[in-house]
Amino acid sequence: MTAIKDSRPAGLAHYKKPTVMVDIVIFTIADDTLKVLLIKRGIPPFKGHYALPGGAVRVDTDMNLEAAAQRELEEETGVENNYLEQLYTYGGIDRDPRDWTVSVAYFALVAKQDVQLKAGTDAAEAHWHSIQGNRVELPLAFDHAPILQDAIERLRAKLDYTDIAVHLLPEEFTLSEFQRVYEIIMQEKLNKSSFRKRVSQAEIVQPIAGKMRTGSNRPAQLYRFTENKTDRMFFPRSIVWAERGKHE
Amino acid sequence: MTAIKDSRPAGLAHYKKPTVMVDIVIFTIADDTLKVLLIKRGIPPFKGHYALPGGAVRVDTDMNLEAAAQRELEEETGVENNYLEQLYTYGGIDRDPRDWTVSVAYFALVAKQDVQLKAGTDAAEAHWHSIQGNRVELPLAFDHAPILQDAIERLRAKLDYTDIAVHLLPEEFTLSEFQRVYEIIMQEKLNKSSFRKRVSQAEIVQPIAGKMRTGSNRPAQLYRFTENKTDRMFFPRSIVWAERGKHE
DNA sequence: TTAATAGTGTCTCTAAGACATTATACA
DNA sequence: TGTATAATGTCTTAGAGACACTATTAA
Repeated sequence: MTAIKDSRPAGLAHYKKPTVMVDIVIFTIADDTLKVLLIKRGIPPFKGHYALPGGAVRVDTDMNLEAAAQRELEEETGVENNYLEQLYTYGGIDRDPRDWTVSVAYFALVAKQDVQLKAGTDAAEAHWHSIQGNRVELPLAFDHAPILQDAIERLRAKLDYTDIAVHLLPEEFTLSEFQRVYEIIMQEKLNKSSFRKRVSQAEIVQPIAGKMRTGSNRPAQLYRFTENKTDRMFFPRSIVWAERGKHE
Repeated sequence: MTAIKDSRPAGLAHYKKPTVMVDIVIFTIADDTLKVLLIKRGIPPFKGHYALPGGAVRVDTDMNLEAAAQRELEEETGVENNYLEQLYTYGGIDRDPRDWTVSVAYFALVAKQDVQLKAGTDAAEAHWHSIQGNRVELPLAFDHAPILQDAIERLRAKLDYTDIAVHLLPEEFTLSEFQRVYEIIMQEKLNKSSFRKRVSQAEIVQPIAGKMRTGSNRPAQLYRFTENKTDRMFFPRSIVWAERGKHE
């Protein structure tokens, strides 16, 4: 990539520009809990508070927004090939005392064992925090609490009609582990037989011939994620989650 | 709103900033067709091509992104109280030859009779264009064709599990007109009795006592949109559209 | 043998879809 | 009367959920 500074025609620079950031909600599952990666801020504003990982878009080196998000994700976790989806864009005068800012928020799903947290780059500490309901226990910097809430809601909604949950698992997993991911995130027990019927009909996973997970019980078939044949699966009927269901 | 220029602490201005725009995909229904509002560009680049209405965010006067979008919507159509939802944010080096730009795209639904198109402000012509499949017939400026396509897909997806279609209708409408909106957008015939069952169960519309639409046939009950009791309705089971259905 | 989890089968219930039937206006 | 559209009813079918039952390993 080359710098673009002065070689372009003018014509768009009539207004003062907002600052554009990229923030990422990085989810994983550990200790049977949904966790999010947060960073302790070393500078004001909100010094000492936790915040979502993120940073300014670098117009000299980032080709586009997704590349900026991918860069931030890799800087924090070291993972290169995981699920990353744009969540929503937050922008306004009252988000940051320093400027009128725009944050393009992404959410990412990573398998815990793929992550290598970078130890304290620029005095910033990164830690996994458990999600309780729609939030973490700590207060967050800026408007990151509602952003996190939106991400949790999006994740829960998408579990219902996509297969993104596989990105929280290692390459090989059992159907029970897959179902457990759903139960942890939705905070509801699921029916075993209908879960398995749905999964096998949707063809989102494939059994690995002859490979079993052993233990002090009946061995379980290991499965692998089916590389997306089309774009994403389609459930002809949605799960009606226990305790919710119906309209409301 | 006050200007914010020099009174703020610095600390975010280390990088060159992209230009931030707001673009809106404004849908309506006319002549039994889904239409989108497009503007003929009077200046380069893409002079003479059609583009989505939009413009730069004004950090001095716009409180936030949604206000900027609402401002653009009103400037073009005169409508003040219609459905507006953030669609997606497009940003990169190759979107506009003049700068690294970010477009926060919104989509809006308006009822045709509420719209008063502004006659040629700054030599820009605004016209409704029919949507054929996933696009309009004309080539569009910038990356506005894929943006439009994303908006159409989002609209179609949301018809299935929300009540946003009512915003394309006048205040009072019959169930047949409501169903017709679905059929126009989805480009599929729907089953009358199950459509009515769904609508009445979801309680998204209310009959207006004694008010009927007359004609040379049996009069039809007029309905009004039920102001959102909760947030939006929930269909326990999705419509399986004819000719599609099943997975894939 | 028991404990523990894997995996399957049966039955019910809900809502969509096909299709037919009745209702009510005007010409 | 005929025509056109509104509105409802019946039957079938797909798939979720409850729940029971069988299977297979290690200790």
